Amino acid sequence: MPETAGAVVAQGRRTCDRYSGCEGKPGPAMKGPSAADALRPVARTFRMLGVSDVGELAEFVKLVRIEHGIVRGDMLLSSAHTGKHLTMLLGGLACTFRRQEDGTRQIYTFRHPGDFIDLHRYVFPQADEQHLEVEALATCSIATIDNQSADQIVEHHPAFGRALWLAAMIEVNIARTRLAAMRWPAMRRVAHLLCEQLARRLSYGIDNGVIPISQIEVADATGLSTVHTNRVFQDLRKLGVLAMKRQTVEVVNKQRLQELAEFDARYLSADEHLSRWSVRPVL
Amino acid sequence: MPETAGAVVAQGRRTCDRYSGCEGKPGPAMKGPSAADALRPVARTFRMLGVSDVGELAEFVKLVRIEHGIVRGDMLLSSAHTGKHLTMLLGGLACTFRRQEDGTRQIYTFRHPGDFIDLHRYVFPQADEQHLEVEALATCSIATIDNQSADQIVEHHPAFGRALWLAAMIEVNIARTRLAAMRWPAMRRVAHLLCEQLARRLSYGIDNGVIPISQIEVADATGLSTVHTNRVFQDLRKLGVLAMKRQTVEVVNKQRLQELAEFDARYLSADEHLSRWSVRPVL
DNA sequence: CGTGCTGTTGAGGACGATCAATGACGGTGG
DNA sequence: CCACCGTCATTGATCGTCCTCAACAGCACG
Repeated sequence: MPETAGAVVAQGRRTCDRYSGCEGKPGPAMKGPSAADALRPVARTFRMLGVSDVGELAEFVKLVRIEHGIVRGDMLLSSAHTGKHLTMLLGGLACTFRRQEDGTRQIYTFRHPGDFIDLHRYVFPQADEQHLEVEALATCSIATIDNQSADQIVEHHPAFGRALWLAAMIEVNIARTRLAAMRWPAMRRVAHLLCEQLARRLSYGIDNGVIPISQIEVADATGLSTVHTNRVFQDLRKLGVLAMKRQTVEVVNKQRLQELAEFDARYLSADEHLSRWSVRPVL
Repeated sequence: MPETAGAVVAQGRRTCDRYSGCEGKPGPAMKGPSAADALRPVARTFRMLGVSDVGELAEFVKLVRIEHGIVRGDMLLSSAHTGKHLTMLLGGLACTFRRQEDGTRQIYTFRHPGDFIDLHRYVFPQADEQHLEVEALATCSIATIDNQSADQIVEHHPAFGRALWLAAMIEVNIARTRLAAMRWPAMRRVAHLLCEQLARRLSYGIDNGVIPISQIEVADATGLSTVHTNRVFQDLRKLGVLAMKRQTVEVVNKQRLQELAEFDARYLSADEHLSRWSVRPVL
């Protein structure tokens, strides 16, 4: 199916075109991203994770298969993908979640361009049992590389292994931070979640204060009820911190949001790109 | 007494001798653990993480430095350890936590024999900023290997790199499970935490239903107040599920505890040793 | 122009936090 | 050996954050 890129994106239903994780370059991309453009997040991510050798990177990129036009609501990593892959999100937004017995769903993390979305599948032999799902929240494109190729690269170029390992460690940091956040009052919890997403997008070069998620998704990620989440959002709007359109959060006042969240981006370990987020003094 | 303490352990203040993470082998180790005995968790862990080559393992073990007699309350990973190491807990029990601004502390995970306790330090250059602390909850012994040696081994023997990576992925699983657990009612949250510790100890061969932790520690890990935690414990005792002595939880009825927790050990990915924990049917 | 999803509003109730005090145990020093 | 002290466990009372239920409004899509 899609993999020639280009035209394919346009063929997509484009349900949420304006919400897609546009990198904010209004340049000459009118006719769809070239493969090189699309793969920019790959380079950025690996560079950030310590893979500096251009040759190594090129070798990895050669083995990658691109898929465009995955629309909101689609499952990335469906059972169709049982053939084991290593997958990176190139554009758009997605979330990793699990449905609990009582019907509620817990969103573990939001996925931004440059994120690996199936490390667990790559690492664990029987990861399907975990019932971890990944769903597109905006029009997405992904890059996949099959397990065997990935294995070989990791074996021959230790830097890649370390990069993936580092990515896993950052996931630990994120999960732990969210864990600690569950004890905070609702307002701070929501504010912190939004700060996290802003920071992550910023580190991938996306700097419009826009996050294409609904209140429901925020609720599922923070563990709050949708009703209470809604009330928090109203408060945040009254404070002039953010605006909200259907399924879109727009952060108007980053500074204030960050204060409300008492946000300290260091746990994301994306130093280079976070200069704009003040590092709070050690308490 | 338990693990018959080597001379070294015995020299420790032995504040909590009976609470130390006894491996439950009443064998002929009367005069203290030989290096081989002490290092058994190393082999077990790496085997579980896919390092099967005995030669590789031996090479690793050769570079290890053992330290005994770390007593309850001591900080493993103090600033004294600034020299970068990779550290594994060999015996005892510890916890990884962070103190929050408001004084409360969040315990992220309990550390059992065979756990790596400082992967974050090994991986992140400036991990100290994270203010992650590791404290002994019982008399502990650890094995450390300096960063450079570890680097070399990882580089020359990819299996080790993958093992450490796998360990990191399991940490992700644990953190995410705890995250989801924050939405459950207090009883289940506590029960689940205890099940997790039992399962982890079992996978390292410790099968007395004893966990040497206080109610305060359970509270700090589950995010409940100490008062409420106490009430939950009382309920669990009335149900005949567990008994409690000062700083010691004894699980009397595993089966029932597991039901209350709706515990499914698969996320720990320690398959081989968990035969006794029934795998719940997929819901 | 319905149908469905998202966002909004109100009322009532529950789970768990907080505050305050006491009991029990163990370790320490006189 | 006993008195002291700190930590851990326990109990009662009150309060608040957040959940649940229920209904409705708006927008997008077919």
